[in-house]
Amino acid sequence: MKKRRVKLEDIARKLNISIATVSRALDKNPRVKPSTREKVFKTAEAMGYMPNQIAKSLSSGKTNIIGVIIPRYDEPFFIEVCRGIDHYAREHNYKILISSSRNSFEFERENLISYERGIVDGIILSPTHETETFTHIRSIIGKGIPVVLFDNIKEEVSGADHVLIEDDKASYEAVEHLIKTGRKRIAFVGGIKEKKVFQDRFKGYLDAMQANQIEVLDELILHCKSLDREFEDTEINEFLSNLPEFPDAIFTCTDNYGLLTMKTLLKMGYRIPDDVAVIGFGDLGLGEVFVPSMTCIAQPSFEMGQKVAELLIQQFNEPVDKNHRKKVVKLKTELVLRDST
Amino acid sequence: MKKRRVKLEDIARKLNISIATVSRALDKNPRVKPSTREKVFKTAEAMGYMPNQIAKSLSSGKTNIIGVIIPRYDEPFFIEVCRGIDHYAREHNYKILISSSRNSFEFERENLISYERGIVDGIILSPTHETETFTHIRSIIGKGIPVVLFDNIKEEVSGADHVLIEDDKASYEAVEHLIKTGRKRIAFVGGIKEKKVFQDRFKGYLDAMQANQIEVLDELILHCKSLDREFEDTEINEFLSNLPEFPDAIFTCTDNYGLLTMKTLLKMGYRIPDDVAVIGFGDLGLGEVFVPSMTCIAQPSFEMGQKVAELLIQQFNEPVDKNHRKKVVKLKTELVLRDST
DNA sequence: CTGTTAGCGCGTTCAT
DNA sequence: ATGAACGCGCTAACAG
Repeated sequence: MKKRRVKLEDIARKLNISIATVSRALDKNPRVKPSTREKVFKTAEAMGYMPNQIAKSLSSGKTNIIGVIIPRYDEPFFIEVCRGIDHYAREHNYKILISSSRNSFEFERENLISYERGIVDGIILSPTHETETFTHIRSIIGKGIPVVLFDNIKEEVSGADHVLIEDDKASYEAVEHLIKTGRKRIAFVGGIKEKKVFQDRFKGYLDAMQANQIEVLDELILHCKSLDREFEDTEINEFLSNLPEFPDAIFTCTDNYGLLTMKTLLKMGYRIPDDVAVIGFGDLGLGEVFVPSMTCIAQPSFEMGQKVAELLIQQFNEPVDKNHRKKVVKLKTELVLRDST
Repeated sequence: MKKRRVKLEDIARKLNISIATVSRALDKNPRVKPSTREKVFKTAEAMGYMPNQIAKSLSSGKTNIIGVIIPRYDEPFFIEVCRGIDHYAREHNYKILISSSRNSFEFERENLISYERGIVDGIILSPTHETETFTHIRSIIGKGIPVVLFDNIKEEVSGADHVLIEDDKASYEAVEHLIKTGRKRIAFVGGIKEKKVFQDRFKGYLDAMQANQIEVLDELILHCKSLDREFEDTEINEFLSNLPEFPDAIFTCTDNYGLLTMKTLLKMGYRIPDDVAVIGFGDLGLGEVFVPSMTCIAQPSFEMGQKVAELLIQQFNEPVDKNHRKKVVKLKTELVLRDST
């Protein structure tokens, strides 16, 4: 005894008018007599009418859904970006379908393909570290589906908008701050080398060191290989435990690296910032709570989400022109000084 | 010059067979001759055919999308649940459409209604603290849409599955642990009173105190009112600063309360756990990093997500029977002992 | 094994 | 101002 949904036809029959009129009435089309519109609205309400979004989408070719592909859920940065996307999207009557590529290129491709089946009007994607080739994205764009990329963009994809921060510049600034406050032996803790953002952050570190004529020591550099929280902890622990001579500052490439570093340092008996200064990257809330609070490069994550959504929705309203050069937006970061430096 | 998508008809025409056959062939329907199936697959591939999910959905009445409504994004618990949902859902060929009710009953209702438009096959929802009436949920269920509720369920909704933890029992256990380790003046830091989970956690605290004949002092109790990280900090700060006599333990109702409490204590010069012990609730990763690491009630968030998804997908396969009593699943929590107690 | 036909629910001409 | 009819792309029931 499942109730069949009320549809336009039901309303039409009840009122002895055509489906088309009902449709127009509900659409507030001015060409329908006010009195009938009234009637339609009332009976629709009374009968509990609810438009069928799927049918609408099939007919209109629009789903009002934005597909979002992030490398992983358990990184506050991506969630914050999603929150930004959601905020902007909802204001413009779009919903978001999120999926994680779980740091795997294959998953990224699969997700993209599943979105290609017409369930989303456009796609927002942040490439994984494994993503070396971009043909899967170009293929989607080739089919006329709007795409916006953000963070970790290894290769510019024509036809897609890009939103990012200047990772190298931000790192440069942070390292320079360490140098200016008298630090000389500055260690670097980064992520897997395959990830563009980590390459850039490393570059910023190197540039700042070089610009200030400070020798870069390999022994002070760690590129974490793991993608898992637990192992990050182990890697950092080992790195710090095996240093021949101790650094007086450590620049780290994520908030989590920074916190794990501080934790390990405190456990080893070092004082922060007296013995060692620490800087994190991201500023997603935790750095402020830790004792001592952590100096961070603040990345505008929420804003990035908003911007990304804005660009995508803008594309929806542009004439289809695949040769149109798309935008590259660079957002500003900020060095937030706290107790760890 | 936008390319039209290839559809079944195109393949059919090219092969001089009917649309139905093409459809069946791609469906691997055994009733189609292997040789034609081969041909169909090859030309489909060659022509770059991609099924239209919307059309499929309209025709089949299934979208393979699960709607998820959480009170907010910026709480790791909900994200972890979503991750669990995503994992289970994907294995069963479902995608998830997430939306946040932003701690507002109105938003919750709106989201629910938008899902009612047929874009999702079922709904997973965690009610906000504002949600006092459940008619909006019952209405959805009445229309035959499967619903599963999790966390913070103030009122049992017949026809919906429920997944939760025993908040009171978990709190009881945590407070009892404090008592057994010799703590006597035990403070309580909870969240807004309107939220069922906080009510239950408070109840567990009261029960444990009473069972051990320890007097409950109003001055040692804080129910945070704010829903915003910043203000939580302020509230806890003020609470701790104005205590007439200091507690020797503080039981807090979220990880974040626990961390903020520890931060404030350390800043005030107290030693943890020597002067004061602290316990958090959730165990979503941060407690392990803090120095000292935080003892927590571990809530199985990821598992909760998986369970919730499992129940929903199970409902999809059940015969429609609105009077069928639905399941209530209670997941186990665990007290994880660390350095803060 | 394959083709024909009739929906799925709504938007949208094209008439009237 | 309103109605009839077709299309969106695919599935499924019924024939043969």
